[in-house]
Amino acid sequence: MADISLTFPDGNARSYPQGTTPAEVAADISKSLGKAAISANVDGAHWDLQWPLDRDCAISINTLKDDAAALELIRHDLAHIMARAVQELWPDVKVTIGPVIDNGWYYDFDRSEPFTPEDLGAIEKTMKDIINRRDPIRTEVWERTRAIQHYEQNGEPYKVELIDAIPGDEPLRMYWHGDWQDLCRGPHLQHTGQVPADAFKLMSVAGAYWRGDSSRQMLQRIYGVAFKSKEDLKKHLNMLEEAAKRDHRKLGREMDLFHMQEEAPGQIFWHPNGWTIYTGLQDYMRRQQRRDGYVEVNTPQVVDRKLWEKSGHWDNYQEHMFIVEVDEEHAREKAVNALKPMNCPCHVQVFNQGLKSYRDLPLRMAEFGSCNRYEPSGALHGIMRVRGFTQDDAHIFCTEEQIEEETAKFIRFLAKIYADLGFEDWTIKLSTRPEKRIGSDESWDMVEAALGAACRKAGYDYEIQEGEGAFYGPKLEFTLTDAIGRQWQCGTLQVDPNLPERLDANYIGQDGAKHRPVMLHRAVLGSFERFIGILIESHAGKLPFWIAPRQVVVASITSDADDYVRETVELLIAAGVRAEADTRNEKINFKVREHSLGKVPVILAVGHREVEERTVTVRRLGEKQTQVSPRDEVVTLLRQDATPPDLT
RNA sequence: GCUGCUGUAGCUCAGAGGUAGAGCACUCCCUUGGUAAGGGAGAGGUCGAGAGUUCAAUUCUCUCCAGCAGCACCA
Repeated sequence: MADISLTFPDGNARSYPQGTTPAEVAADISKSLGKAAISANVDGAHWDLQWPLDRDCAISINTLKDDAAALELIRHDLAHIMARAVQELWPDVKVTIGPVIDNGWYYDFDRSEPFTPEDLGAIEKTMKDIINRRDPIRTEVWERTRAIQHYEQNGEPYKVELIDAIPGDEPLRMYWHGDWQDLCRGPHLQHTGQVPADAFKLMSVAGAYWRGDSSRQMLQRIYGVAFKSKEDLKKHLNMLEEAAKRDHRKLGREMDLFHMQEEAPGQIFWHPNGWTIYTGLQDYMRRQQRRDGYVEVNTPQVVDRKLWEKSGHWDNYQEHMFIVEVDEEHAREKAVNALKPMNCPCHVQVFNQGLKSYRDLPLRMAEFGSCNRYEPSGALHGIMRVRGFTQDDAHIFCTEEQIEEETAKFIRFLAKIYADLGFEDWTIKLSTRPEKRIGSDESWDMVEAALGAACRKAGYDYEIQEGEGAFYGPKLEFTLTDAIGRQWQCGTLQVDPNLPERLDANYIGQDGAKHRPVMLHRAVLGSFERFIGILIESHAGKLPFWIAPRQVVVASITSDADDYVRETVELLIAAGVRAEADTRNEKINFKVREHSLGKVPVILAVGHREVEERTVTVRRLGEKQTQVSPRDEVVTLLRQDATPPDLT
């Protein structure tokens, strides 16, 4: 057999007989590497140590020190080890698929009985046992018919279906450890003992549809997390705990921002503190929009179905709409209305009032539009995914030629707002034409190019999401990263030539003829509700001073200072600071603790000394140290802190 | 919407086939205390809703509602 030449990372090349495996290569390099090896990279592909090498290639051997490869393999092997453990414990459970995901893996099972938390404990124990057996992992390529026959005989219908879905030219790989076998594309470790036995944990079990299709069998999915070391696992579990601490639902209660109740699922009762954030953000957005050339409108909540029929929502979106029927005493027919799920059709109605000229374009029409959508019950989540919300919505009516400039202008607008709100890290995705679409290819070419050009014009890179656009036009999505690295898609800009067509919007062009405008649907925050949730979680409740609902508490140390406290609060309020007095009969320790837990950014403590010296003692949230300053100075300082970022 | 779990005081949670308990919060009293819980007393619950089994249901069963996790959804 001919030799092949293998090039190593250091640039040296050696020849080996064709068909040599990376395992043999590793063992040839050194005995210890042979043992420590977990996989190889072959011309950039992740390669099982057992797969033969049949051509010249660049190769490097991975060990547990190579993070990416190690984590991938550990998690992937754990998926199989878990499936084996489950089948050892319950032989009649059917296996399906088990991929690697962020921080771990999952595996989907078909079992009539639900897995209980106790079951998870038992599975984990069996998994550790399997790891300790150090079973060698071996692989073979099987004929398609043989594989199908095998799985049919063993009562594993899901595997048969998977094989049917694998393209005919791809090899079918079988993997074993011990007697246990699974279909898998690999790669895998050398033996089960290479998985760290103390660095994984089974987290939860939940339903999941077979092949992600809600019309098919519901399976049981067990999630696990895994790392290279016990310490890394611990770190991850701590991180989860931290994330739970900043859950906006918990902070919303603790900071007395809002509540929700059974009678209005998916809708928010805003308390004074929460509403202060809400209106503060809305006031800020309103100032920004005015400066950027928007006009603001307001449109009806309850609209006759006739409009929704024309706009297409009645046919395409009805299951998400709250339908309102009204019995009119003298009417022949019932009036059927729907709460608006979107503002766009109403905005076209405003546009359509009076004749529009090309001179009126671009027309930027904004509304803090309250919408109601009947979201599926399982989708609801705190104030992040609700049935009643308000968008910072606007529609830009323009010509096709204006799309690029208007889009660039919007990106700059959005960038300033994200920066003001403390989000410097965000990205743009451009979603292009989907398979099912309307409009000509030339028109799609033109508009997609305009969006890309606008991004470059505004100075930003973008990533393309092939085929993810709406049926009527491409879109930009703006995703920001929060303080703990989570990503949220907030902003959006969608090009829509469809709705102006359906609702017969037009303007008189320079040529004196009627023309169809294009609409750009756009939002920066998305919805106020969701964005406030993001703000709360990103800041862990410690909101920037200007938007914090309670900015200052002036607390008396002894009751002799109560008058001075009240006077100070009045000065602060006059200076535009949200301040309140705490003259309760409690010790200062108690007051400091309570307002710190309530995330009040500044506590001013006042006792005999301060009254006499006309000072206050300033204590900022999160700082142990306090500072005594003249009261007037502090008021001036806090007045500045309280000014929104666009007004400083 | 689907699968699983949960629903007891304002909050966090314990409890049992014989109609309920803790801590914190709340009210009152004492205490005037210098930067993350001072002390005492008191009040507070149709045990998510409805039906069934039972001498007896908040506890067991069923249905519904809501919440949580995941899936699906987010034209």
